Amino acid sequence: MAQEKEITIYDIARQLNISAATVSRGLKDLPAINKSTRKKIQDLAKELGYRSNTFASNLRKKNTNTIGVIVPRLSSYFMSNVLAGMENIASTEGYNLIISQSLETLKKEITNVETMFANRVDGLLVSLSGETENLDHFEPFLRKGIPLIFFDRIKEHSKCMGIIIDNYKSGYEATKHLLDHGYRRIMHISGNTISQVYAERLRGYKQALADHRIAPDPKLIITKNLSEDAGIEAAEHILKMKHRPDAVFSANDACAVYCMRTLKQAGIKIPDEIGFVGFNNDPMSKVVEPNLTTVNYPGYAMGEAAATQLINHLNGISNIRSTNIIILRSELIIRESSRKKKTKN
Amino acid sequence: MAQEKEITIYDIARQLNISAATVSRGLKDLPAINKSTRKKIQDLAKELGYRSNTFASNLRKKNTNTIGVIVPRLSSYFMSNVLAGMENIASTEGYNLIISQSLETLKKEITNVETMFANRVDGLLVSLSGETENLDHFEPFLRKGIPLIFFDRIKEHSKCMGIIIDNYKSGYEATKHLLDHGYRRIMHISGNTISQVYAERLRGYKQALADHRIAPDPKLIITKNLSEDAGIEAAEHILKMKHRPDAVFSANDACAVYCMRTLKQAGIKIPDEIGFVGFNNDPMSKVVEPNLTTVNYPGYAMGEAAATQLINHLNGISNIRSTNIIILRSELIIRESSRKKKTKN
DNA sequence: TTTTAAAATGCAACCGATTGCATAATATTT
DNA sequence: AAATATTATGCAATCGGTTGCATTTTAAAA
Repeated sequence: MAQEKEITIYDIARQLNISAATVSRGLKDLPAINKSTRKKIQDLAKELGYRSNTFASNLRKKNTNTIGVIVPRLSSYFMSNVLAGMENIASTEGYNLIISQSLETLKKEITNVETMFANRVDGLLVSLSGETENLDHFEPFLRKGIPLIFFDRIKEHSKCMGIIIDNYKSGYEATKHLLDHGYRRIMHISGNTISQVYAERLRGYKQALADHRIAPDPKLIITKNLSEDAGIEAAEHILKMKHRPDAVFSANDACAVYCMRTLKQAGIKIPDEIGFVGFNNDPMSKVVEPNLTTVNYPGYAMGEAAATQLINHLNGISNIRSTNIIILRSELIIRESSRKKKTKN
Repeated sequence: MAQEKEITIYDIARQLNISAATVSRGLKDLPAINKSTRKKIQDLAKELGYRSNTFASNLRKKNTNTIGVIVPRLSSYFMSNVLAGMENIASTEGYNLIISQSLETLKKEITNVETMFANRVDGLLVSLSGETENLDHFEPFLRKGIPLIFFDRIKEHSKCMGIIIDNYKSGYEATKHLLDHGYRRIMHISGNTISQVYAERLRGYKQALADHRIAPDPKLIITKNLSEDAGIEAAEHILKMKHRPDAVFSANDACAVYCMRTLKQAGIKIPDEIGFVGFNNDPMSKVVEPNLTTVNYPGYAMGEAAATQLINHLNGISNIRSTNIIILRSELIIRESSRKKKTKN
C-alpha cells in the first residue's frame, strides 16, 4: 500500500505562504477571502489532490452529515425501494446513509442502535423489528435530542415522527372491495400483530365486516410469517377446511401469491371460487395469474418522505416534533383476482 | 434540543483522578491497566453515558471502519440481496456500510466515488453503472492503495479484485439447454453490452449455437434495457416477425416474464411454440406460468463474498491484489418454460 | 533493607480543520 | 496627508482520543 502522505490545509498554507485559517476559508469559498487568493488556494488544492479530512472537520463542527437507517431486512422489494428513495434525497442534500438491518430481532436492533449512536449519526430512520415492543433502546437518542423518525413499522412516540400508510383504511378498503364483489366468507392472513402494521390491517378487515353486518369468524383469521411457505401452508389449511372461505385477504403479496397458486393447483378457480387481495403491490402481483388485486405501498415515496422530513428538521426548516404522523397515500389496485360477481357501485 | 454536554475521557479522568491516557486504555480493556482501575473506568463510563467520539479516534488512527458501496440501483431484488449479504458480514466484523447508487449514470457514479473518497472509506465495493467505460475516476483510490473490489458489473483491472459469476458459461448453458430440448431458432434478448455481464452472456449464447453448428442470426439478437416494457416490446416484435424464433433466452427475468406473458396473451403456447429461459432467479420467475427456467444468481452470497474479501484484505489476512477474479457458482434452474421435446441426456 | 524487575500510570505531542477575535493591509473620505 | 472605514488575513485555542516514551508505583529477588 503506497500510502503517500495526505495533503492538509497546512501543506497548502505553507506553499502559498499564508495561514491555514485562510486556506480553510478559501476552500469554502468564503467571501471574506480575496477572490484571487481563493482561486490560488483552490487551484493548488486540486493540483495536490487535497481532500478535506471529514473527521477533523466533524470533530470540530460536531455534526456528521450522516443519517443512520435501520430496517428489519434489506432483502425485499419494498425495502429496496424505500432505500432508493432515501438515498436519492440524502445524496442530493449532501448526506450519507449508513444502513444496517436487524434481521427482525430485537437483539440486533439494539446493537445497531448503539452503533449508530456511537457513530454520531445526525438522525435516524427506523423501521422496527418484529420483536420490538418498546422504544427503550432509543432513549439515548431521545435524551440527546437527536431526531428519530420511524417509518412503515412504527410505534407511536410523542417525540418521534412516524411515516406510514393508513393500514387500517387500506385493510378496510381491501375487505370492503371483496364484500362489494359479493364475497362473504373472507379469510384474513395476518402477520405478527406486535407490529402495528398488521394489527391495523386486521382492524380494518374487522371493521369492514362489521359494517356489512358480518360477524368475524376466528377460524377465518390466521396469523403467519407471511412468507411464501406460509402462503402454501395457508392454502393447505384452506383445502382441509369443511367450510371454506370464498375470499382471502392476505397482509402481503408473497403470501397471497403462493396461497393462490397452491389453491389453483388443487383445482380451485380464482377468482370465482375464492377471490384474492394482497398487499404491497410487489412485482409478482402483476405476474401471477390471475393478476392479484393488491394495495399499492409506495416504498420509494416513503423513503423520500422520511429522508426529506429528517433533513428538513436538521436544517431547521421544519420541526419533527410538531408533526406526529405523516400518512402516505396508498390505493387499492384492482386486478383479476377479485372479480367475481356484482359490483355495488 | 436539550444538548446536554457530551462526556469525554477527560471528564472520566477528572472524576477518577487519573489521566486521560489511562482512561483511553482502560476503556479498551488493555492489560497494561490495572484490572480494578479498568473496572472503575468502565463503570463510570457507563454511568455517565459516555460514548467514544469516533471522529477524534478516526482522526488519530487514520482509519474509519467504514466500507463504501456503490451500485447502479438499489431497487432490485438482486441488489437488495447483495446488500443484505454485505451488511451481514460487515456488521459482524465491526464495519459500517455507506451506500449510494449511481442510477446507471457515469456522472453520478463519479460524484459517489468522490464522496466516498472524501469520507475516507477504508475500502470500496462497486458494481459499475451502465455508462461506465473506464475506471479513471477510481484513480484516487488506486493511487492511495485503498482497496477496491468490483462485483457483478465489473471491469478487469490489475489492481482490483472482481467478483462475478461465469456469465459466459451461464449463457452457454442456458442456450445449450434450449438446444438440447430441441429448440433451434433461439432469440437472445441482451442488455447494454458495454457491460461485461451482458457481453459475456451473449458470447456464451453464440458459442453454444456454434457448437451445435447453428449460424447466429443477427435478427435473433436484440438489445434492450431489459425492463418489463422491453419484454413487452420484444414480444410485439416477435409477433411481427415472419420467421419467428422457437425460443427466447433473455438476459434477465423481468424482461423474459413480460415477453412470455405478452406472447401468451397473443395465443402462443409456452413452452411448446416458444421456449423461455431467463436470468437471475428473480421471485417472479417462480410465479409466472409456466414457471420460468432461469439462472440462479446468488446475490446474497456475492454480497458476503465481496465484503469478506475486502475485510480480510483490510485485516491483512489476505491480499486482494494476488487474486484477480473470484467466480461464484451459478446454476441453471430448469422449470416448465423450456420443456418441449426430446431431452438429450 | 537495598537492588532489580515488572506493572501501572502519566506526559505531551499528535491527528487536521474550524472559528472568534485581533491585526494588518487596502480603500475611502475628509 | 491624515483619519476612518473596509476588506483581508493571521493567531491560537479547540474538538477528543491515541500512543511512544518517561516516570512512578508495586512486587520480587538479592
